[in-house]
Amino acid sequence: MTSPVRVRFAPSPTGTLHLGSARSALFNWLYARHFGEQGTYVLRIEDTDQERSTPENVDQALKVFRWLGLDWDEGPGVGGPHEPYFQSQRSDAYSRALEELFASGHAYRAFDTKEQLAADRAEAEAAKRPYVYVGAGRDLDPATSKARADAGEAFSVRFKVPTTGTTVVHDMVLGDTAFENALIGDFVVARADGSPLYNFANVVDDADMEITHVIRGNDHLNNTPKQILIYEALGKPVPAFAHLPMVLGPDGAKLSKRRHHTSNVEQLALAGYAPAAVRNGLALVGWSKDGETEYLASDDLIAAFDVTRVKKSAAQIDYKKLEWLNGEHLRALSVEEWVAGYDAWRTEWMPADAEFAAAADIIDGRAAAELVQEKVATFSEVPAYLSFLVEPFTFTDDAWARLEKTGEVGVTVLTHVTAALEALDAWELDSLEAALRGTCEALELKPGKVFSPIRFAATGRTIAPGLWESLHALGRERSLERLASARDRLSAAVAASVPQA
RNA sequence: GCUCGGUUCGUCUAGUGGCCUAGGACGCUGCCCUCUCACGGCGGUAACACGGGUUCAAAUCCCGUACCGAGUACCA
Repeated sequence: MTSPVRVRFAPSPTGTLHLGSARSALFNWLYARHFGEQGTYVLRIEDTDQERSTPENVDQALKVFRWLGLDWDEGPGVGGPHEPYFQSQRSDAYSRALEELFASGHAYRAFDTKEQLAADRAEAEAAKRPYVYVGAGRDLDPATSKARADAGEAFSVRFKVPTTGTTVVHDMVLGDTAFENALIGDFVVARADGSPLYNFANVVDDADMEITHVIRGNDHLNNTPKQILIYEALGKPVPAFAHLPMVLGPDGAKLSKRRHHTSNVEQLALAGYAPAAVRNGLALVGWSKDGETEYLASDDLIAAFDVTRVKKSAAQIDYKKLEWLNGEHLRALSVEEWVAGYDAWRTEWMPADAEFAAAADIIDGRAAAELVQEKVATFSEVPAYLSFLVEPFTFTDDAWARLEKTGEVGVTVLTHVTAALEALDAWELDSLEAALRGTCEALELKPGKVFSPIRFAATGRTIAPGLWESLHALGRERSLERLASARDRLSAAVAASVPQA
């Protein structure tokens, strides 16, 4: 029997979910799900920054996690045995832990001034020596320390780091990394009012929640020895660590909202990506199943995921590949699934642009699926394909120019096809196709010569769904009307151009 | 500055001493299929950062250099 695995993701709800953070969340989730019943994924909110951790931001963050499909077993909304899951409500736990540290002699009050600290640091840097905090109050006896604090002297609480030996981080990704204790320096764990700092709060939370595997970004590696020291001081088991390589933007720079349009998960949702595809794509940044498999349905992803296979080096996110992968997922969906995804996108995420929305909503999801499922890579591409159905009918400049170019031939084709279609008993896909192909034969023209003018005339676009599908969606009346009026307009244009030629 | 980590095609990656004249994928691109678009098929393009070792044999192990990144807060 395997021992239970408990992992967590602890975002600070500052509004958006960065793709790098999303991948961290995903890897934690995959790790837990890989172990099935034995795995627990905890979501904890680090909302100590009161300014930015508004209820709206928290809701927004949770909405994004739900969209991505990273369901949590314990955390906001679902509760769990280690409540509360909001850092802002856990101050009791921190003060208890802090008292323990004081009692065991692992923490002390440091009465340094900021000026003194800054000067020390500057001096070390000037001398090209590593800066290590040397605590003046390190060996102050507790009574004196307490007296000075009671007298109102400013202080911070520091952790007493061993001055000898090394602390080694056993990492599932990086292997072992040793840190000299003497170079760590006594770091601050809490402010005078008892409010904890990140390294301390994090360890207390993870220990309380019995987290067994800490999977997080590489940017935390340097914090890890400090955290290990805290675990040990608290007498808690040290979890296993896995530090993930950084995720960079396509230009090799850090991901930023400004430079990268889809640098956060909301933007992907807005653009009409499928959650399963995003999970697949994100998983492939820094990890691979075997170097061959690109498309991984969720079950396969969960089954194949192995944190020890993640790479050590940073990766740039490849948006082109993500888009391609999304197209693969969208095409692999059943019609029902595609419609569900499209409907979800339209109601939850579609941009509030009137023209765009009009095209998106012109027909129901099922009809849209038949027209464009095989053509689009993201849901946001759908409206452009459907815009030909929107009234009033208009030509794009390009489409009219291309139609005009077909000249006499175009007129002949349109005249002929209009008659052929008018004669049709049933306006169905197969009868439409037969009539259109019949036109080719009757006129002894290649399909390309025949279908192009019809497409331009009926849709007013150069890019559209399949021809018979388009005419079918348009309906008999509108199709014939558009064909006839385009024929008239075209023949007028041809007549006008002849004298000049 | 210091500490730590990293370095295979443009990008994501496979690769743990011989199977590698380095494989797959995206991208770009030629041809084919084809009613546009998309899909699909067959090709092409292009990489082991550099320099030293170790070894019969190195992308793989060791050392150095270069470059990139993270951390270096009473931020997280």
